[in-house]
Amino acid sequence: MIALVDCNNFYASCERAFDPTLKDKPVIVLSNNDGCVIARSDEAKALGIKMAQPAHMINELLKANNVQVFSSNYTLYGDMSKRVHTILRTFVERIEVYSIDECFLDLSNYPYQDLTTLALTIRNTVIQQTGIPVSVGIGSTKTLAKMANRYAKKKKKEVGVHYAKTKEEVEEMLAFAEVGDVWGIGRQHEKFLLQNGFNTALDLAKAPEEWVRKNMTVVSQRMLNELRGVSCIKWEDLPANRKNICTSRSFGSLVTSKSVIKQAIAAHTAACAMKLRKERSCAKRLHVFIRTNPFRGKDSQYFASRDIELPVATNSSSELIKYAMKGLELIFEPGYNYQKAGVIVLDLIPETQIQLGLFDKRDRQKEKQLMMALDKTNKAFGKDIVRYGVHDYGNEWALKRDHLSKSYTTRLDQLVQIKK
DNA sequence: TCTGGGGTCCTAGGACCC
DNA sequence: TCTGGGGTCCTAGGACCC
Repeated sequence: MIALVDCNNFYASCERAFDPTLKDKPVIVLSNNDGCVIARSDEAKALGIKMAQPAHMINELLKANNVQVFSSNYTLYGDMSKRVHTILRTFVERIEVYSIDECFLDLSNYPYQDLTTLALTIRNTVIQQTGIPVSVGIGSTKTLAKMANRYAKKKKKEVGVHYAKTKEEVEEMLAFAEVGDVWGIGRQHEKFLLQNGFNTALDLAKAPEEWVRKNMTVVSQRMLNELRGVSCIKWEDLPANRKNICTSRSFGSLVTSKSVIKQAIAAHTAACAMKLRKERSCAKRLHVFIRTNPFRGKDSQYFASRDIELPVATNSSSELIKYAMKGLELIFEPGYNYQKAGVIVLDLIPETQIQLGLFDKRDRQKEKQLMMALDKTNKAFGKDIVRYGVHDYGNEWALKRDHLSKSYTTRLDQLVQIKK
């Protein structure tokens, strides 16, 4: 058996964990630039606030209902997530961290009868030690564990856990879910399935496998088997090495100046390079892109990108920035209101497998030492105080984060004070 | 005024080879 | 008049996830 532990309204719950006055109040967390809603407490959901809704479209609603608004604070959420994992590891030997707020637990060493008790204990422990409420769903496959988790959240809210043991219980659970609620069914497939008369997850589970394979994809076929209790999605014990790394941001306000975009691209490239070094990987290819704001119908639109092959795989900030600047030169067009810029590093290989070019003149050993010193310094200060070739680092393109909470768990100067 | 960011996997079709 | 067949590799784009 497999359990899926999912933190309820994770980002909103993190904010709430450090401010008891937020209890029972509507709380939302916004995406970068305070753009869209990306987490909602139950109270906020009850007000009809939708996921991914642009914040500027609901200003009135927020004000009228005294909704507590937060800018996203990923340092805090990342740290809270680790704390939850640590607790989960005390219960089972094998967990798979699926996302920042979800973990699969391997329950094969536990007796079937006790699983509900185990789930309840896990739930109580996590909330007691972190303040984060979680839901636990148990099933014979990952997909069924997902479905059970959804059921626990929607139908057994007070209990918070669900284990569909018998065939009848599984069918009841699947009949309770819309076909679009199934893990792996997105907008397109949902539409297609509804058109063909499959309304619930149970309808889908009874669909002919051949038909699914023919009209959808092998991914859907796997999902179908998972719904029927046949495991098809393998266990990922260790996080796989990433295949590409992307750093991109919308600007706080529209940008026209090339030099400002240069700064942004340089900073994004440096961020990618740092992520590479952290994983001990090097990139053989780099991709730079810039674009205007597609929502501004009045503006002329421009989307451009460039792929650059690197002569030698690298994770050096300065080298990557050099190529990123070249790429930007090739795509930048004056006269547009730019909204976003980004960098992707691709074709990643382990640091140990670099093939030096025949005419390579760089002193890579020296450069490596420099990068190590840079990472160490920035880590010690908790922010990027040493930066690469990015001058005039103003706030012209800085993120908007008007409602940022403190780094309660990662900065000594921002600890919660119990008593003054 | 104001609409996120970071990933994976699969597939179809083109290029290329013998 | 008749114009092969089979295979691999790569890439862009779609669909999906959180």
